[in-house]
Amino acid sequence: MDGKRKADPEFIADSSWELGGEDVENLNHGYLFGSDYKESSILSEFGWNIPTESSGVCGCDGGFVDLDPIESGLPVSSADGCVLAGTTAPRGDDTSRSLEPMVAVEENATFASALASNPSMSSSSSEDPAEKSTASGGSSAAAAANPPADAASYNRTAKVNAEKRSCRVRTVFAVYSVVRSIKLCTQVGGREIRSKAKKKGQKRIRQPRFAFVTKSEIDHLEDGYRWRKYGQKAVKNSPFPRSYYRCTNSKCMVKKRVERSSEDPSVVITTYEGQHSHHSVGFPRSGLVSQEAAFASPMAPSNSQFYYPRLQTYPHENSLSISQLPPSIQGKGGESGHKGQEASLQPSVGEGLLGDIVPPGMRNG
DNA sequence: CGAGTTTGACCAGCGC
DNA sequence: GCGCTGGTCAAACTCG
Repeated sequence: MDGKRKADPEFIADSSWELGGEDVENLNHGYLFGSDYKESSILSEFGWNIPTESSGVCGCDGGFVDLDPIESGLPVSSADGCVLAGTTAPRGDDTSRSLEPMVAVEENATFASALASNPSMSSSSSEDPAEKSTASGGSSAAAAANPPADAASYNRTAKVNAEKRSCRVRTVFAVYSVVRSIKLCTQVGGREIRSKAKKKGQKRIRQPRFAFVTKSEIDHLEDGYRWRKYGQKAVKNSPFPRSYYRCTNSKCMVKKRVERSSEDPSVVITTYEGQHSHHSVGFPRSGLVSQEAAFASPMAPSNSQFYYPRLQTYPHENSLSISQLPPSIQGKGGESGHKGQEASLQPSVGEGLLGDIVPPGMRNG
């Protein structure tokens, strides 16, 4: 949910994540996967295997744009406690720019609280909700994203944009969110559960979540699956609504939320929940690392592969030296940034964006 | 006519 | 208990 939620003792207890003050501080700076952090081991616990010296994180070219949640205005805590921090790559070859790995931590209220404690994010606002606020979102981003005169027109515009410019998604980077609810996944499944969960006295069941921060003009990114929108809500302190989608496959209960960052409207936050139980409707992928096993079965993490999405680089004023990156990230990621960058940055037409970032196991194969 | 979207209502969880 | 917020439902609506 929001940052006000208490830390989840169960999560903390069950998790191997170190939630000490130092780590929280790191996260506050958008730097969870630091050189001292055992990112590989952490992610591997959930079936994500990060090579330490191959292609580098995300195969990024030339560094990252700082999408620190505090600085960029990314929500540090979504409604369900999914904490986001971001990293993208600055345009060009400037490897001196910042690189702050994006982080998505589900259900980690400790992090959420830590981040939410930042005045810039926790300050209350009297702004009207999205439906009522017309152009308050304003600024350059507003122009880029066609901020809603009303939610309906905004959504229609977004849809058209998505169809026309599916290949123009700019920056994608993913971090797997770790969830306590992974445990719950073994207990439930199917929409019957969802409806039952609504019954009085029963807690809402959550599926594993996978959050993406995407710098894109498109709201609803094409990912090879078909989605049906089932709700839209105004987001507090944000002029942009949050949309709720459900996989159209009746046997699949994957959901996703799409919302645009209020302070950086060029950034879209997509949160997937659950795992597809079927195959996608298309988008043969090139360059995809086979990883079905890795993500299709989070309860049985495999040693296999972690697909690093390619990042398009963008300039950003908040920069850190790439030398601050974990060695595994500095490696070929920055190296490749000087070679053939443009080519790697252009998604192939017809390839779903999320095909690059969503582990195949998440996709409806 | 079926599939998908919109939107107001409802419910649950949380903080005060 | 109350108010706030996120998440979901479901009827009405739109679109192809």
